[in-house]
This record gives sequence, C-alpha cells and structure tokens, in this order.
Amino acid sequence: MTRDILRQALPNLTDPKLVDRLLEKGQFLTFEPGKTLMEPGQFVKAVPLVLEGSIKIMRMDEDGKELFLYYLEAGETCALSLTCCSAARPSEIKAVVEEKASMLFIPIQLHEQLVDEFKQWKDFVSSTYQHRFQEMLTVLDAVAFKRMDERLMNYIVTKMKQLKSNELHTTHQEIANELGTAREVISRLLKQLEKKKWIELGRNVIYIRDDFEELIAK
Amino acid sequence: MTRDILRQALPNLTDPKLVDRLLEKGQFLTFEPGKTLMEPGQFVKAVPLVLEGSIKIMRMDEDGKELFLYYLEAGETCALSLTCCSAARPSEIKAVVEEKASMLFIPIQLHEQLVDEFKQWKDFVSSTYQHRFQEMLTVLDAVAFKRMDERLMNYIVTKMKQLKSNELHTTHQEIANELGTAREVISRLLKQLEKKKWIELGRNVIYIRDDFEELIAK
DNA sequence: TTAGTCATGTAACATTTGTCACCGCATTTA
DNA sequence: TAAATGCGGTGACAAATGTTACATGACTAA
Repeated sequence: MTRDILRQALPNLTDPKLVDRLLEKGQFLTFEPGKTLMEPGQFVKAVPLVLEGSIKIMRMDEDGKELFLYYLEAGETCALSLTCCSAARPSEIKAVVEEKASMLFIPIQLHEQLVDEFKQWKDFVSSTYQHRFQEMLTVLDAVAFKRMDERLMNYIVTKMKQLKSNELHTTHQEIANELGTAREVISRLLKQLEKKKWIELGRNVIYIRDDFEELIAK
Repeated sequence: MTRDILRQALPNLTDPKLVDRLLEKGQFLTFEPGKTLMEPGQFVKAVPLVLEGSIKIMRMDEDGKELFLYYLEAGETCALSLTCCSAARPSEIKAVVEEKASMLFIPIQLHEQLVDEFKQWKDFVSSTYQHRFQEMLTVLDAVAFKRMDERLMNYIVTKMKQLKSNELHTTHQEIANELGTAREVISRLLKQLEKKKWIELGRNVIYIRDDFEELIAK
C-alpha cells in the first residue's frame, strides 16, 4: 500500500494530516530502469518524491555532453526541481531511472501550501537544499581540482555503495558520459587499474576488489 | 541610517515588523576591500546580509587552490551560509570583501523565527536558494565543459559588469587563483587576447575594448 | 641611490586529456 | 549462417594545461 511505502521511505513525516494530503493529491507512479523522467528544457510541474529505487541526475551542455551530479535515493527529492518549479523555469538537468523506482509527484501548488502549513515538510525541503548544495560542491571539487583517474576511482566507489555490489554492469561509454569525457579515456584508465590488479574487466562488467576503497585511500 | 540602507538594498522587505526585528537583533558592520570574512573550517553563527558593496565567494581545495563561485551583491545573502548554519557545520568556502561593504548579520535563531513568521523572509530565503543553485550550475558548466580561454573571457565580462568599468585593476596571479589555474596560463591567454587587440595589458591593469562582449559572442 | 620585491613575459618541456583510425571479438538480427 | 552492430583495446598524435626556469622592468623601502 502506498501509505506504507511512504512511511518507510520518509519515517520523519509522521504527521498524519501531512501524509493524507500527500497521498490524496500526489500522483503515485512506478518506472523501469532506463526510463528518462526529465530532460533539459522540459517544464517541471510537480515535485518528484522518490519512495523506492533511485534516480540518476545529470547536467548536460549544449553539445549533449553529460555530467553526473547525484543520485536521488528513496526518501529524497530533487532540489533543482524545487527551484525550477517555483521559478516556473525549464529543467536544467536530465533525470534517468537507475533502479526500478516508485515515486510520488507532488503538484507544485500543494508543495507550496505544505511548506507553509507543515513544519515537517518545511524541514524536509530545507534539508534537501542543504544536502544537494553539499553534493554540488563535491562535484565541483571533483571537476575543478581532481584528475580523471581520481574521479573514476571515486565514481567506482560511489556506484559500489549505491548498488551494494562489487560488480558494475555498465559500459565504458556510459562511464565516460557520466564523467563528461571520452570512452577511450575511460578504457585507458580502467586498463591501468586492471594492471594494478585493483579491478578486473569483462564485457559489460567490471569486477572490483573488496578492498578497493582502502587501496585508493593510500 | 541603517533603516534606509536596508530599505534601499531590499525593497521587497516592506513589512515594518520584519524590518524592525532585523534591525533590532541584527548586527550592522562595515568592511574594507580585501577583508576576509570567512574561511573554510570556521563556523557560521549568523546569516550575512549584504546591504552595500560586494563580497566574493570562493571554494578552496585541500592544497589551497581556489575557485571563484559568485559575488554577493547588495540585497543578497549566501545560500551556503544558510545551509551551513542550519546544519551547524563549518564553512565550506572563503568570503572576501570585493567592494567596501556594509552588512547586517542576522543571528541564526532569529533567521529561523523569521522564516516561520514572515512570508517575505521565507520568500527571500527561497529565492536565494534558487539563485545560488543557478550560479553553482553555471560554474559547474564552465569548469566541466569550457576551456580556459573561454572561462577567462567570461571572467572578464563578469568583472566588467560587476565593477561597471572596462579597466580591471588586478594581477594575473589573482585571476589565476579565481579560475583555479596557474599564473603562466593566464598570462599566456591574456597575451593572445592582446594580440587580437581585444584588450591591452599594463602592470596591474587590463584595459578592455568597449565591444569586448560582442567580440567574444562571435 | 640601491637593493629587494613584485608583476609580467616567455621558452622549453611534461603531463593530461581528447581525437582519430582501426582492430578483433561477441552478440544480435536478418 | 551471414551480416550488422556494439563493446572494448590500442597506437599515434593533437591540443590544452601545468611546470620549471629565467629574464626584464617597475615599483618600494631602506
């Protein structure tokens, strides 16, 4: 039942009146991995609340080059959609379902009422802003101050944690897109990691040593 | 009088009760250019409201490398200080006075009361978040997708607009710091612009052609 | 005036990243 | 089964940026 899913994803929202309002006016939908939820230029008409699964948020430039920003996990929402829809501006980002997701879309008017009426919702929104600002700074640090090899290693760690697995089922091209570089660059760097025996490469899969994270911290 | 300065900087805050509260509990201070207001690791205990002048906000990495993020102008506040002080976390950024500034520091408790009590203040905070997110995305785009020559040209345009002048009184080293690169790189690129007759270089000064902005848009 | 510091110019070189061309191999499709 | 497509490997090279090492002239403080 949707109510249970919501309670599990957002245990902090205890106020039954708030939960009723969300369930009454919010639209519940589920999506399969790979589904594109949002592309640059589209208008945001609702605040997306992730209840299960995860959503990948990416920035794009004019030529279609991409850059991974962060994941939305269960219990989270997107700060960019908050800013975009309040300002009635088109989306600046692309959102793709990473793991089968169930979501609750909160109409923007309802969201604005809830911010005024429910402290729990106001705090949720406020902590979302904080959280996302932090993540934007992390990405900025990476892009501004780190070399690609280090960014790739961080990427692998992030993915491992998010998927709770030490096998990544993805292509070099996909990684290159998320880090905003070329496929050849990623192949080259992955090969170096394989030579160091930190990972093993297969087709569409990367096997990662259990102690990978400690190795890169060296 | 402080009240007049506040009214001029923030004409949207019309509610006299709100203004009274700000003036009563806020601390009014002025600073000279070059003064460092905040460094990474320091704790933020008040929300800084810029009434006159401007403040330069920079990100720093562990080795002391810097990256310019944005200016706080009159009537603006810093989203990062909002997130940092609500979360009681140390600052992630460095803030330096760019143009002689007068500021009103709002204690964090007062800020939190005002968010609940005054829609005008809530809207102000909310639009600050939006505005800063937008600027963070702009910086991210620059760092992730643009080459240094383009970033330098944008930097020059930004500075010209902010200072309302087509002479920049600064050093190559200073520019290099703000763009997170080396002085030699900036000297090299400025020289190229001078060869194209788009700028003229002096000691501690760069003269910029009036139609510089149209030239780079080509 | 002199010595020292600072800002800039510049050459040479290293490193990192991006691009091109082409390969073989595996998987899918006709 | 044959052909097409997608993925990864790799060498060669180009471009962008970072680094080192000085040189020169301008300004400043003693």
